[in-house]
Amino acid sequence: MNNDAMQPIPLPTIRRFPEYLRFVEDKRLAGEEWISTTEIGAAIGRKSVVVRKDLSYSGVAGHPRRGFRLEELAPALRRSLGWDNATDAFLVGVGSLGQALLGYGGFANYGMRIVAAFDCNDDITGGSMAQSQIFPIQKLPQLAKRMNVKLGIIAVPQDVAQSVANILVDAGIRGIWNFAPVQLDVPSNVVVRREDLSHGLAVLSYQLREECETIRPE
Amino acid sequence: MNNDAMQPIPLPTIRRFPEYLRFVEDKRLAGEEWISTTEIGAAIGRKSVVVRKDLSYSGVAGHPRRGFRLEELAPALRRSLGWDNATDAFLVGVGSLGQALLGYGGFANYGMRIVAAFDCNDDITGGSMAQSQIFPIQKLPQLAKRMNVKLGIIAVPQDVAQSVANILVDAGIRGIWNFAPVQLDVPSNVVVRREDLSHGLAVLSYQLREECETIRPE
DNA sequence: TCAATATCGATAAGTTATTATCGAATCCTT
DNA sequence: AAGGATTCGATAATAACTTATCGATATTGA
Repeated sequence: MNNDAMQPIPLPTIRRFPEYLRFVEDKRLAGEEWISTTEIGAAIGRKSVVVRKDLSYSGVAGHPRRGFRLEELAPALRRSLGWDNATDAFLVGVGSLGQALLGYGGFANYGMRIVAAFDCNDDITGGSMAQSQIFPIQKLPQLAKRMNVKLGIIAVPQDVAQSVANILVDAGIRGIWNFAPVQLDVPSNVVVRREDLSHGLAVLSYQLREECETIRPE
Repeated sequence: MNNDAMQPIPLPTIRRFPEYLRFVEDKRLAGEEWISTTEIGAAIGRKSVVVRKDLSYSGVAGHPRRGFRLEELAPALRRSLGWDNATDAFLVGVGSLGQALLGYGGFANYGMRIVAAFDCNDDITGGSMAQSQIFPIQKLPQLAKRMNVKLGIIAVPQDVAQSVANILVDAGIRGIWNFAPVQLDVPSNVVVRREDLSHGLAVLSYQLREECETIRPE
């Protein structure tokens, strides 16, 4: 129906895609052939009409009385997300968070591969961790060019995050996944996605308090 | 203007509150007395009208030509978020992610304190990490009751996340911060907030690809 | 073969959130 | 002391997202 990415996909839809993908892959592994939006919705806790609308953006057509063909849907979701061929990424900052990211094996499913890590602490540079070598930050520019890496992950304390971002931008990085709680100042052609735990915790705290206050029996 | 939390605060607003709070605290530390929505907006990259609308939910009134009084705004934001008095929390799962969470010192600013950690690995239970003792998971119910803990953090692999959730719920936990990529099935009076890195990465990948495709200079 | 049913896909309605606009209030400058 | 500038706060307009509804279609089972 839609020809590739002509029309932009709403961001809420994009955010839900990984959930669909995860479920769809599970089903495929289980040997199923078809999946309905009813079933997907039930599994991930959303109304089927939301799922149906979302899936329409993937470009695959469903089948009355059957649903969607898994073999078709999974690759389409990956493609929509840009996860169809893995993107190489650099990680900057090998503190506790950086180590957790390095140790997390699941990024392959998300079309990303951390190919090198960087830090300014001499005690750990030169070594490696979870199959990734750790280089001094000074080496980043030349390696970025040589390896043609376009994605950078910032996992450093907030007071150095901006300077790291500058280094990344100068090195030709086009996308930054920022785990430091600061607003980065970058050129408009560089995409920044900030991951901030406080946002999630804020919603949780609020809802928790709201729940305690409103549910006051009698 | 508003009397406490009579009217519900929109979730997008709640998500932005931590950013305002961070900036406001910085300014306060710097010895400032007033802050305008214009300045806040410029700092965190949003239009001033958004900030103004959001702040109206906090209950504090601004001052023409001056802005908002920092001494008043910071506590109000904390109160709105439910961050005014710290909530004790249990962490379950002391793998690499759990360790990163334990090691992260910033939760105090978010009104949360991890008072104990739990794991099923005998090698690490009994020890401690970042000032938190690590207990076997079996001890959780009795400790939850004794310490009156109402918030649980799930940082275990996804295949055991649901069973951990069940334990938490049975132990009287009212809110769960879930870092496992699964939809948890819990009673409706328990609030679950799922933290899923794939959502953020999805948006980043999509925007990155979109950028590359649309910005095609001639 | 034909009716019943589950599903998709499109349209419409409703809700929520964002953005724009403007008057009122206060401070600052002259 | 008076005019200009800046900011708040309210209202209105726009846009985005969600939810509801319904006909079309293909499969199943009688």
